[in-house]
Amino acid sequence: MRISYKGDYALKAVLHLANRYEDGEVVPINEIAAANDIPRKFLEQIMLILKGAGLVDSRRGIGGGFFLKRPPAEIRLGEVVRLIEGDIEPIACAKTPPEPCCAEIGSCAFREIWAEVAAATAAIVDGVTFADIMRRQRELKSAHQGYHYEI
Amino acid sequence: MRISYKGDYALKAVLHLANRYEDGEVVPINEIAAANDIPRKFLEQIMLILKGAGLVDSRRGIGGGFFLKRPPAEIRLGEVVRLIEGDIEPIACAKTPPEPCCAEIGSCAFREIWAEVAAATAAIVDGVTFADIMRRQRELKSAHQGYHYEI
DNA sequence: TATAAATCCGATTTATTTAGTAGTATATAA
DNA sequence: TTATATACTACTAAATAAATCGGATTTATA
Repeated sequence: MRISYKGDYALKAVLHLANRYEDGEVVPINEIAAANDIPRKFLEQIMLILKGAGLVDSRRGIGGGFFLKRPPAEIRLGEVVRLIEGDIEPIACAKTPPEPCCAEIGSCAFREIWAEVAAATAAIVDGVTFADIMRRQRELKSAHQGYHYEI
Repeated sequence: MRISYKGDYALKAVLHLANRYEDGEVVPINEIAAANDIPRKFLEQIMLILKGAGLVDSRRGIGGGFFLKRPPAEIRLGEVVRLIEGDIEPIACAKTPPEPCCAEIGSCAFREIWAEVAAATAAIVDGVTFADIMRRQRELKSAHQGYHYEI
C-alpha cells in the first residue's frame, strides 16, 4: 500500500481536527491548509470525501469550518487510509473474495503472500487510533524539546 | 507497497525459471511469456532488469534463453519486489534515512506507523524464497487436484 | 556461410493516475 | 447586505504504467 500526497494530507487534516476535538471547535479549512502546508483547493476535495464518508461534518459561513463527528479514539488510521487510498491489498487478487488476476488463482502461492502482507498492514493501521497518534505526537515533541534544551 | 503488473510478471517469470533450475535448463522468453500470459515485449524489458541485477543470466541465439544465476532457495521474494517496484516503504519519509516530507519530520507519529508497516512487509517478503513458493505451489495444486477427485 | 532463433536496446505510444487549479454556487453570521 | 466560509463541477499538467515498434546483435546448425 502506497501513501499518496492525498492520503498524507487527509491524515494530517484529521489529526489537526482531532487536536481541536475537545470543546467541539470548528476549524476553517484555511487554517488546516496553512498549518499543514496543504494546497487549499486540494484540501477542499479531500475534506468533501471525509465528509461524504461521515467522518467529519462542516458548518458553512462565518465562523464555519470542519470538525470530527466522532472522538479521535474512535477513528482508526485504517479508516482514513482506505477512504483515500482504496484497498489495503497490494494486488487485487489478494482481496476477499479475490478478483481474478491469473488462470492459476486457486493455486497461486504469491496470492497467499500478498494476503499475509495485507493482513499485517491492516493489523497495524486498524490497531492505531487518532488518540494514539496524538499521544505519541506529544511524546515525540517533548523528547525533541528536551534534546534542544540539553545543548 | 502496491504490486504492479510489471512486478507480478517479474515474479511469475522468476518462478518459471525456478521450476526449470534443476539441470541448468535455459528457457526462451517466448515460453515464459506464453505460459504466464505476459506480453512478450514487455517481458523482454523485465528480463533485462533482472539480468542487470545479476539475478538471471541469458544465452543468445538458437537454443538460448534465460536461467537463474542462483538456486531458488537463495532468491527471496523481497529481492525481486524491490528491483521492480522500488522501496517497500509506503511513503518516502519512512525510509532510513528518512527523506524529508514535512517540517515535523522529527516529531511525526505517522512516520513511525509507516516504518512499522514497512518492517512487517519486509519481514514477509524477505522471509520467503522461491523454493518456498515452489513447494507451496505444489501443495496447492495437489490439494486442488484432490478436490476435483473427490467430486 | 546462409539462415533461423534468440536476446539486446532505444524510442514511441496510449491510457491512467496524481496532484493540483479555476470558477462558480450556496449558505450563514454579524 | 456583505464578508466569510463550504459545496461542487470541470479542467489541466505532469508523471507513471503498460505496453508496442523497429530494428541490431549474437549464435547454433544445416
